[in-house]
Amino acid sequence: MLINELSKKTGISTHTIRFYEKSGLIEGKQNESVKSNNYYHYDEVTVEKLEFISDAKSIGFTIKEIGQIIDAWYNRKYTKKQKLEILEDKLSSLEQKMKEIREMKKQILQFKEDVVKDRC
Amino acid sequence: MLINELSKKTGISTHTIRFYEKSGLIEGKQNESVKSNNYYHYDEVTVEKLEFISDAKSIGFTIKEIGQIIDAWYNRKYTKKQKLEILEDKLSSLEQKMKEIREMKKQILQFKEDVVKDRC
DNA sequence: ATAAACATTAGAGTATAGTCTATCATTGAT
DNA sequence: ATCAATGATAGACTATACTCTAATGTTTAT
Repeated sequence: MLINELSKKTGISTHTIRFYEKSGLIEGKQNESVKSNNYYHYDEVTVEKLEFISDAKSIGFTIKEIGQIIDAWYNRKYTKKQKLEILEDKLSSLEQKMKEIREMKKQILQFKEDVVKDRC
Repeated sequence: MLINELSKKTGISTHTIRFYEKSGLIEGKQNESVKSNNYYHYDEVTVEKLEFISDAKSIGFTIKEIGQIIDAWYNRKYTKKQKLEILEDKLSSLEQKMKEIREMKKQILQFKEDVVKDRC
């Protein structure tokens, strides 16, 4: 599929898709046999990747971190061991985030109590 | 205390503290009786606020959101009802974040399995 | 044939959240 | 008295992650 269809499928603008492509998160292929244009074609894996990118961004992973995860998943540039290390690392950062959120929840509940009891 | 002490206590640079002050998150007071300088003085509540800001930032709240929470906690500019609404709203966004993180965890565990079983 | 829709590339502009520099005044230690 | 440390303010600079514009070429529907 071309970029417009990809954009419609994922809800991500063509601008942003190109930005992600420049950032190395996704990759389209040009059809060598077609000489009249230089259009990029994208496959279903790219759709999956973009969906993953949206999810990962919303929980606060940076483009760089998302790139690492995608490479650990789809790419051949790491050994099995390296891939598992990267994924383990991301899992523990998720654990960390969860811990922080639980603590923040406690703190905001405390704020609520303070407000209810007119302590502030 | 003056800004340097505040910075040392919180581990936040004076630059960043001033940035937070400009952003409306904290507020120092100048001593009216002293005419030779215009130094700002900060209290323990400001220390608490800055610690809260650090925590809140690390879980992904923006300056704007942090400002709302701080106002709902310390400030007189909202009614009790409004304060509770704001805090409830932040609690539910924490729930949302938790949910997203749990899903991401599942997904990364799946990636790990794919790597272990040579499915990618 | 031609106009609308779509594609590419380069580069400018925006928002957020700092971070740093420069300038100048005040304070504290010697 | 003076010099290092600290304080205030204004404004420039940086990084991240987009977002938009302009110029130009291609494809598709009529």
